[in-house]
Amino acid sequence: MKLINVLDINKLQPLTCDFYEDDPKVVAKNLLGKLLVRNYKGNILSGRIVETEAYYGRGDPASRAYKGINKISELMFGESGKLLVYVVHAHHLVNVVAHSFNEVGAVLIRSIEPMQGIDIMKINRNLDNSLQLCSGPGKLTKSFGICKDHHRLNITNKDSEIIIVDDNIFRKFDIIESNRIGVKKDLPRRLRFYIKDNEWVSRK
DNA sequence: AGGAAGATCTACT
DNA sequence: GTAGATCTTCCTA
Repeated sequence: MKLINVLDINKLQPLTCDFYEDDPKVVAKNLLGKLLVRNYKGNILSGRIVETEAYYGRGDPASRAYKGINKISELMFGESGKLLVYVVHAHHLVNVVAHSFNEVGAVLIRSIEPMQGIDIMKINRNLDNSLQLCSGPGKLTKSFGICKDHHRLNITNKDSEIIIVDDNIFRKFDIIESNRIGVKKDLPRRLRFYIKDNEWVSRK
């Protein structure tokens, strides 16, 4: 399951707007297996997305958009394919705005299997265990150096510091669905998704 | 102006 | 399994 090859940043094509213009649950599942690629001070950090959660709008009590538009949720009402970064308990969390036309929603990236730039991630986390480097939403933003500076960033733009790409290596894997983690009021739906048997998820 | 909440993490028992 | 750290935003006064 390890991927050793080195990415050529110039050949990478980010996922387009169309990819994100769908039901958040669909996008959350489709993001599994894709690569998050970060240009970090000239170095490439990358890893495979292995765990995500879908969030909706007014009907979703766990969502930042539940009570309508505010400083954090406003992006969820707008254009898909932008990063939504906000802080909870002093940790940065990163989402991608994703919803069908005129809808509201986003996908939280919860865990990543680190691939490239692991040494830099270890420095950022002050941690040597690569299994725990990105196994949680607050951990992966620290590993990748993602912060409020990236709020509103359009990740469908080829020149963005952060993009998500399909490297066409993972084609088949089973997806486990569960309830979302850490939310006070969840919906009676399974909106957390992760790759079965993957060692880098935040929990099984 | 103050306080509570929150899509978390770590260290402890 | 529980507690404490931590910080931005929002609500109430």
